[in-house]
Amino acid sequence: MAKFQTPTGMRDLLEGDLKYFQKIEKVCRDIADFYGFQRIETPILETTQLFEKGTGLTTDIVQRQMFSFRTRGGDQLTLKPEGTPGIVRAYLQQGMQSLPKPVKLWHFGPFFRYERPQAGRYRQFHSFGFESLGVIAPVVDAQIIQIFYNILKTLGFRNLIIELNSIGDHQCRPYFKKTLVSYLRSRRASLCVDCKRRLRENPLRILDCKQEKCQRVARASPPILDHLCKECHEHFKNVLEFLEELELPYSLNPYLVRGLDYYTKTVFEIFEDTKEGKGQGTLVGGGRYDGLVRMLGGKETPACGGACGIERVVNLIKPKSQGASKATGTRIFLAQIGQLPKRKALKLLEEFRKAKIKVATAFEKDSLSSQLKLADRLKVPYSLILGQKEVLDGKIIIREMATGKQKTVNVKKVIREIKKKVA
RNA sequence: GUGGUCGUAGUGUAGUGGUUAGCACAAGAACCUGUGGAGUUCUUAGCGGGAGUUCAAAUCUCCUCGACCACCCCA
Repeated sequence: MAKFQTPTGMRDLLEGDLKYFQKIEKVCRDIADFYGFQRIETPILETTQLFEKGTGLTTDIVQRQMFSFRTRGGDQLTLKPEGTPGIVRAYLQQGMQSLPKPVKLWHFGPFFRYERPQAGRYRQFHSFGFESLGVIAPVVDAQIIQIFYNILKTLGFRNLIIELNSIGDHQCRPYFKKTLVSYLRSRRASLCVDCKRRLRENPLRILDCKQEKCQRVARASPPILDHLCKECHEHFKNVLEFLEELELPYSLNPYLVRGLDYYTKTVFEIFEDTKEGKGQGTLVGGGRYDGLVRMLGGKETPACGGACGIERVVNLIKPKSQGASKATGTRIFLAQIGQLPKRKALKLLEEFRKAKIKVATAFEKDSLSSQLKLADRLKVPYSLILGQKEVLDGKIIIREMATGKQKTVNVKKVIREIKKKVA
């Protein structure tokens, strides 16, 4: 056991995982580019207050999941637990209000939440997300959903389910809340301990409690969709029409409320439909947050966005792509025998670099057999052998590893020769 | 924050109170600075940490750290 280990819930990412990260990033970049989204990277740290105001004091994230600390200078900072508040802060700080609307931004990076780790849940995790600020039109909601759907499809997901709901806005939600609370109060005895607490702090969340008895209560509760104001109702109806036009497989979930305070109107989640249900949890979560920009000190600015958990995506696509990614290794091994050939080989390697041909070497080894052993392990189809005799003659040996056939060629022509073979 | 399972070389594992803690793979070296896949020989490297019980602890007890899983929450 190593003396020092990664902190709880954090891990080293090695090539084996990183290659999936890079693949996902590339898919995001291409799709972002197509739909006209600009990349943004906000700092890993923000002032704690930003999340208290933005994410919301009543949320689990702010109440018990933030990595917060005080700097030497006395500032209260927090490792970002989610992306939206930082992006809205940047939107305001960088004067993006004066850009043509909508302002479309995307991100890809690390986030931190202090939680007990488990499958698909880490204390440092990564997400990519898309945000569209400045436009109230329902088509924006539909396009955001479509973008996530397209990315996941491109990455090979087949059984995606989009769940969505509308949780109203500042006009209708307070009324609905009242109705809901008075109903829930009447059924208080049948709720779990947590929900009794939620009744005071965040009654909407009782709707998606996983406890059997609470679900029974929730299923009989007044449906939120019946209590939307005209504007919210119309908005939601339009979103659904767009989704249908786009042929996106959505289903309504009247109990989907999500845990962040800033959401209004449309909320959605995307997950893969597995036999066991939602598997490692939500892949994508998001929604409209028309009040957030104002809450953080800007003008009334409608916005909509979402984020996707990269680790969860990687965990799911990894088994799917087993064996699919092999032929990326080096194709050529350059072996040398003796001091003079070693010097010449070192120089020849540079020629290959300029010709953009990957070549493996083992200059630290002297014996030819150990070099060829390595070449064999690397599964290169060809090895080049440069010895004393060849250097003096200005030649080099090309050995075909599978057959053991060799031919000696002029060293000046070897690059061209190899290019032909491995092209 | 709550509960469950589990920590033995780099990896995977054997080991039920007394073993020089074993095996496989991996890694390194030699046979072998002029030809690989194999073989042989050798080497490196381990009981997560700390207390306790005992003549004796990888093994029993407690604490702690970590991992995994579930709840919770969410990406």
